[in-house]
Order: sequence, then structure tokens, then C-alpha cells
Amino acid sequence: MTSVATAQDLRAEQRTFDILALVRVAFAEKGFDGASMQDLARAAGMSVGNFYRYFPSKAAIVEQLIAHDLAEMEGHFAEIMTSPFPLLTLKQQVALQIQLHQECVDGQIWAEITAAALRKPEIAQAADRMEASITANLMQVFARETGLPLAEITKRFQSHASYIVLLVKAASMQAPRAPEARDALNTLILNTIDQMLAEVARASLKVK
Amino acid sequence: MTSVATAQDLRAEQRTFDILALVRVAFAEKGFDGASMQDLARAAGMSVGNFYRYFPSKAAIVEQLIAHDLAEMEGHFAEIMTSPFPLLTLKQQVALQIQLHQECVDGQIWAEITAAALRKPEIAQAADRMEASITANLMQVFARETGLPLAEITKRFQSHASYIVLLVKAASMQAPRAPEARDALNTLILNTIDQMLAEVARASLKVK
DNA sequence: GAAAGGGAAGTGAACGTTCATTCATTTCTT
DNA sequence: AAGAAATGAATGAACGTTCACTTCCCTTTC
Repeated sequence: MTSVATAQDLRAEQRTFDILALVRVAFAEKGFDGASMQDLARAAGMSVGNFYRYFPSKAAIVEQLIAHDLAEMEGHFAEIMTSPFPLLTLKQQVALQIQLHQECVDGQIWAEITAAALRKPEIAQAADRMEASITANLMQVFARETGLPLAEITKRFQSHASYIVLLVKAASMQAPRAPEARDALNTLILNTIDQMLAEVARASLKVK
Repeated sequence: MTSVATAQDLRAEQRTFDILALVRVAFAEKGFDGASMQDLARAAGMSVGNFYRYFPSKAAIVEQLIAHDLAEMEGHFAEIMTSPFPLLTLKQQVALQIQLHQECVDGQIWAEITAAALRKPEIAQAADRMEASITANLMQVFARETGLPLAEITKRFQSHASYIVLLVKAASMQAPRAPEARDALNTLILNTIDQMLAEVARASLKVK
């Protein structure tokens, strides 16, 4: 009764998806507060009036944007979990994500979310949900890799997961630099992440 | 001729300093774009008209705010350089700064600067100046500690310095968490920083 | 010491612009 | 024909900035 998805609903959902991708660029260029509804509608290729048929308010767009990113993130983790060597796949994914975020507007968006989360409670909640989801997924990966119970993994490595999230975010938000400087910095960051993951892996070796 | 500082000038400068401290809170609460001139003037305890006697525009306030932070930073480094064990003092200062930033509005302001720097070239320049100053100072500390020439230090450890800056910034910008989670995360961050500094120190041991 | 002058400090209403949001209307799609 | 999709002008509030004006404080003059 509640979720009878008609073809129309699906099409509308897809449309919203597409609009979010376009709007993201406008937000990246002007910031959440700096981008006007005119800017956003123009970026989406439609009039202001029609734009309001898809989002009830400006604040709602931001929330849906974050929710969209969360869904994408969970998709990546689904891939990782189906891989035969989750920790290794995770490591590769992280390196790839950092690279991708740096060369598109994602880093910009995350900087905006980070700043906004510190002043607007609703955005803080959305960002918290995102972080909680990622760390929970990381706990799953760690548990799968080590064979240890989720409770123990959580107790010992939750902060490791938070640290990895912090590092990936910080790496994404970096201002552009000379390629060699950027690569050197990325290497250091990835080294730290590897170290964190190695500590997790070491926990499983004791069992073996 | 150019810089005959009258008592009046000094008083005005001090006033600007005080206003910046007040305005910082308003910016932290509403963001650079979100805070209106009315908000800022109210935070400074004066009328809008009078506020414009101290700053020619909203953009100018932000630039002066960053310049102010840069000056403060350089003051800290001056202290560090006069210490008998610069690297040790640096380590303590970093731990202290992270703690201080987390419990006042500084982290909020840095999140705002980070986001704004990615879209506004003037702010990007100001932020670059800040990063360049900090890394240059770190190079001085490293050179002093290891006895190696500045050129070699720069070649080998510039990225280490950038990484330390990134970590301190990221730590400051963290959303509030449960105390034990925050402490665990801070420990991991400080461990990484210690590691970077240890690598620098190791370079000097070879000489001894 | 009182009066007068002058410039800094401070005010808040006013200006033109832009903002988020609404809605009567038109154009597509089926 | 009917409902979904799309338009853009209209609305009132809020924006950054300006400005004519008042108040304060200190120096000079008598």
C-alpha cells in the first residue's frame, strides 16, 4: 500500500537524480549560501517555478544531495563486501576515491558540507548519518576480514574508521597544488590509511 | 615618512583587532555568506554605518580575519624558535592548538575558510599565504633541529609539513563527538604527526 | 574655567539589488 | 480533453552599501 512504485514515480525519481547532479556543480561554484535558486534552476536547465516542483525548498536540496551521496557510498561498500578480499579492495577504492574527488567538484561539496554541518543542526544530522553509515560499513569489512565479532571490532577499531573517514575527507578538500606536491601528500595520507588497515589486519593474524 | 604611527593609529588598529575577535563569532555562527553586515555590526556592538568606517566591504573583513590568524600563527612559531628544543615545543604546541581549536569557534572558522578558498580566488590566495608561512616556519624548525641546510630539508620534508598542516586543520574542523571518541581520534592524529616529526628527527641522527 | 571649534565616533533610514518563494498561465504528453 | 511539465512575472523580505546627520571628546581661545 505504501510503496506502489509506478513507472511515473520512477521517472520522477530519476529526474530528481539528474537534477541533483547538475545542481551539485552550481553549489560547488558558489557555496550553499552563495548559490541562489535562480543559479540552481539555471544549472538544472529549467525555470525557477518548475524547479520548485522537484524540491520544496533550498534546504531540502542540500539534504537530498547528502542523502544521494550516502546512497552512492553504500553502493561502493556493497561492491567491497562482495569482493573476495574486502580489505584489499577497500584500500584500492580509497585511493581511487581520493583521486576522483580531487579532480571533480566532490571535494568542494564536502568542504561545503563540513562547514555547514558545524552551524546547521539538520545538516549536522545528515553528515552524522553519513559518517555513521561509513564507519558501520567499515566495521563490517573489518569483521569479515579478521573473523572477529562485530562488537569487539567496534570497540577496538571504531576510532580507526573515523580517522580513515577524516583522512579521505581532508584529502578530497585539499586546494589544488603542483602535481608532484599533491602526489607526495597523497602518498603520506595513503600510508597512514594503510597503517590503520594494517593494524586491523594484525588483529586477525593473532587468530590464525 | 611612510609609517609614522601616531597614538591614534595604534588605537584604531587595536580597535580593529577587537572588532575582528567579535565578528569571528558571528561568522562562525552563520558562515561567511550567511552572516549579513547587520549581523556583523550587531556582533561588534555598533551600527552598520559605523562598521563601514573600519572595513570597506564584507570581503575585506574576511581577508583581514585570515591575515589576523596568520599573524597569530607566526607569533606561535616565534615562541617555538626561541625554545631550546624546537621540535619538542612544536609537538606540545600542536597538541595544545588542536585542543583549543576544538573547544572554541576556530575550527568553525577554518571550515569556512577551507570551503571559501575553493571557490573564491582572493581567499584561496590568503589561505595559500597562510599555508606557505606555516610550512616555511616548519622548515626553519626542522633545519634548526637537524642542522641540515634549508634547501635539503625543504626537498625532503615539505610534504611532511603540508601533511601536518592538513592534519591539524582536519582535527580542528571535526564535528563534536563523545569525549572518549574525540580523544581516541585525537590520539591517532597526534600519533601520525609524531611519526612525521620522528622522520625528520631521524634525518639528523644520521649526522651525529 | 567657560565657550567655541573641529574632527573622530557613531547612528539608522534610505537606495537599488537580489533573494526565496508563489502562482496564474501556457505548453507538452498521452 | 485532461493532467503533468514548464514558464516567468510578481511579491515582500533581506541584502550590501551609502549618506546626511548627531554625539562625543579634546584642543584652543578668551
